[in-house]
Amino acid sequence: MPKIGMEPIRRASLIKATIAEIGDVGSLEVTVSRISKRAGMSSALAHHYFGSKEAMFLAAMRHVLTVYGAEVRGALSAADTPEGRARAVIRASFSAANFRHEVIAAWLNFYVLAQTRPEARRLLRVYQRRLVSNLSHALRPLAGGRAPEIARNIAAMIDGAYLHAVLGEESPNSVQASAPIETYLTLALKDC
Amino acid sequence: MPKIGMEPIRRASLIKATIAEIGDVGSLEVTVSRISKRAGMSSALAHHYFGSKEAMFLAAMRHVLTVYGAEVRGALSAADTPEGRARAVIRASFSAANFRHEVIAAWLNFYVLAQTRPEARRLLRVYQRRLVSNLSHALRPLAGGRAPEIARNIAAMIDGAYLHAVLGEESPNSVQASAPIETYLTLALKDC
DNA sequence: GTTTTTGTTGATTGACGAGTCAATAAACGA
DNA sequence: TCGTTTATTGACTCGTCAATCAACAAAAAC
Repeated sequence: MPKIGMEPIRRASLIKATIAEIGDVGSLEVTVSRISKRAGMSSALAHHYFGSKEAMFLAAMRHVLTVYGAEVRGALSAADTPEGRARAVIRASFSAANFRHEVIAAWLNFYVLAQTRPEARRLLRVYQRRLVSNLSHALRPLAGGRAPEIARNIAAMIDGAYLHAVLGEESPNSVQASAPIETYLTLALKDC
Repeated sequence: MPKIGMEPIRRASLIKATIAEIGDVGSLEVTVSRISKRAGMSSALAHHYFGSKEAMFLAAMRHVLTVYGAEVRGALSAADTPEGRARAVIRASFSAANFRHEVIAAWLNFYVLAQTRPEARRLLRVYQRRLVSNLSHALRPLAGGRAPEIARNIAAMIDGAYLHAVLGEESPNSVQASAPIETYLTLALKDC
């Protein structure tokens, strides 16, 4: 039955299943077997394509990061004022694709892994730098030298919001989570 | 050789070792054996006193929370203005006892556990409520109805700062981490 | 002085799970 | 047609580790 050209399909299924499973279990103590079953294949095949459980998880996070990056770019190009660009970055961080239970759980575990695994740490750094840099550039025309600090604060608040969303009983609410951050932005700009 | 009255000593050693070990390993994949060895006893004894690995970790977090609570109360009683009280709460969150590599790692894993374990979730909620409530009360005289929102923002920024500290190469720097939060507080109060 | 409580551990159990391997089979290319 | 590449899995290996147990020792209690 082996159809040809399955690799990309299998990889995508596994990535999706990895995130879903982490959402269910909450930690990286997910088993490759369960992920594979969820993706409709044997665990041996998962190992065949990714080599290891950690590599699979990193691929999943790279995917999350890619989606996020695309959304930021999209929102950024649609905005036409500096302030609009800053708000666009914030909103992208809480978009429907990113601000979901399973994705948030994956992020949290990504942080855990980043403590000890260089590759995870590297990836996370790239994301953080890009976030701060995007915000900083957007804010420079309005806040000048204070742009970097405001950008860092917003980044910290975004991370904090993700952390809090982990615990909410209800499914994460983008508006509720991002509103205070936008309020902060308004306030910070007023001071300039 | 059994000396009497060892229980509290053993428990304390184990709690200390648990945090240290999590700091080293980064995750909850620490083994009871290693923790016990670090604390100078057999793993059987650790189980004897705590019953399970999870119970041991929860005891460790309860300890962290207790220390933190004591520091907040101390700092709070030493402050005499509302603004001083708010700043005291922020500073306590970055005190030498709390803002340490191992303790931060423990916090991060505590969040992971809170996703699925009711007891961890309960504990974490208590901490979050207390933090926001302390800040909110301190700010009420200055910010009135806006106090709760500012309090929540500060709480989010504190969590974000912890998250970022996870990744810093150097040992966590309290001043560097708390300064932007205090700046935010100044800004928010100026607006009232 | 014997019984009970407290402290302590080495050895063992029992389960689970990552990663490997050998085998099977379809598709492809020459 | 035949060798090679790609897809696929069941079975297996090899570790690891939480938790339990049986046993021993010293205090304390009676």
